[in-house]
Amino acid sequence: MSCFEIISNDSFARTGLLNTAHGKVMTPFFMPVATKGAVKNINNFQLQELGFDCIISNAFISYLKPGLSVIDNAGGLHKFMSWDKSLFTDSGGFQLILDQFIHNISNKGVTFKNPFDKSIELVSPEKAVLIQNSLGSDVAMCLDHQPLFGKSRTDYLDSAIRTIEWAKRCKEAHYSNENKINKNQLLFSIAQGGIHKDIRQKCALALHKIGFDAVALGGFGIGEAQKDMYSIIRSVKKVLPENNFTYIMGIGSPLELINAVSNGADCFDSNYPMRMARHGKIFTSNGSIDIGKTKFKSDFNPLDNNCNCFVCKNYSRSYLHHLFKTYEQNAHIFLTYHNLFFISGLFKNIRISINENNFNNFKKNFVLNYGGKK
RNA sequence: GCUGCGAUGGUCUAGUGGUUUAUGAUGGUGGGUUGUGGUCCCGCCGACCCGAGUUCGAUUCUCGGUCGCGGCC
Repeated sequence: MSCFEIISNDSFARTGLLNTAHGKVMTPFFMPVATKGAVKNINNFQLQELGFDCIISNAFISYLKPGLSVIDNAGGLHKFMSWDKSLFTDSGGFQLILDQFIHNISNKGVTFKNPFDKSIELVSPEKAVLIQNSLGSDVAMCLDHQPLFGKSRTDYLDSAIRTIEWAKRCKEAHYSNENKINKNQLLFSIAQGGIHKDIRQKCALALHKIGFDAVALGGFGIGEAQKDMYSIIRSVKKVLPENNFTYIMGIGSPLELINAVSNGADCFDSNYPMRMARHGKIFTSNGSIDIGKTKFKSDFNPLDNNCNCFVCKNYSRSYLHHLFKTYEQNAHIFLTYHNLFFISGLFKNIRISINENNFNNFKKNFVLNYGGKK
């Protein structure tokens, strides 16, 4: 039985339901990233109030700290972090491209530098899955290999082939493990291939034939042109069944999100909205603003006149500018809340407009008002 | 009143008798940030207190002035 059912189509965009062991999630949706078991500057109960029914944590980081035994004793990652809705875990494959982590990579797997104690640690595809089995997330992601942006076609081909080989091993490890604490844990694979359509398509098809609960797309948001991402999404979807749950990893910004939805994407995760909030870049219905700018020093309007979040109802740009410039912790808390309220509201409206067959109109107006590049 | 020390972007500073690119931080401004993390990263803007003297040439040395800080009467 498929974990995903489509409810309504509107051109390439669609709504649906993702079924996990911790409930159904309406698609398209965005997952805030809780790398270390917490989304920065906001708590789980606020996330639920905002309408986020699914978040993603990082298996590799959880494995390093606090370690699997602590999480086992807590009864799994859901209980440990007090989140009883749907939960993804990322394998840690994305850290491959980060200097702080990468040590060596071979067909065996990846050797990482432990950033906490500088020790060297091998994570094989099997181990990446077993860690996630122990954490008990609802969706485990295969270990994949992502080259840095701008590598040669050969590098993308090699990494796609390696990703497929690793995915096979991930699947075998996953289905032969009798001790999963979440018996209905899903396993998604990740198609690589950069902006090379043929590599992406072959990689996605190969993964689909191996058989996963979904084939996701990775390796975006690292420097490629936005239009390339959309065309890759479209071409990968051509070779996969219509009901493949289309998870675009690592995205992103309001415009990227809505444009990806219009190309058939169902799910996203990214640090972008939270990180932007920490750096003062605030999403509004009229585009993003930088609350640190002097022009907001005596601006007593809310962040966004069209926003009903508690921050916009209670605080002015002037006050938030002041908190931000004086490094008050509350600045990050308020700004994070607003950005996530914005993203949550965006997806609610996206789902409504698709169900009403009005998505293109909604998108046109949104993009027109939002303006800007991201 | 006498005397000592000081005066460099908006603010705090480094440094120098001479390639007309005078540091750095902060600030202002523009851009960036996307499956770890940080109040983060990149570009640009912005100054040698005033006057006289010495010198080929002074932000730099000398004298005077102004202002600031300290000491003494």
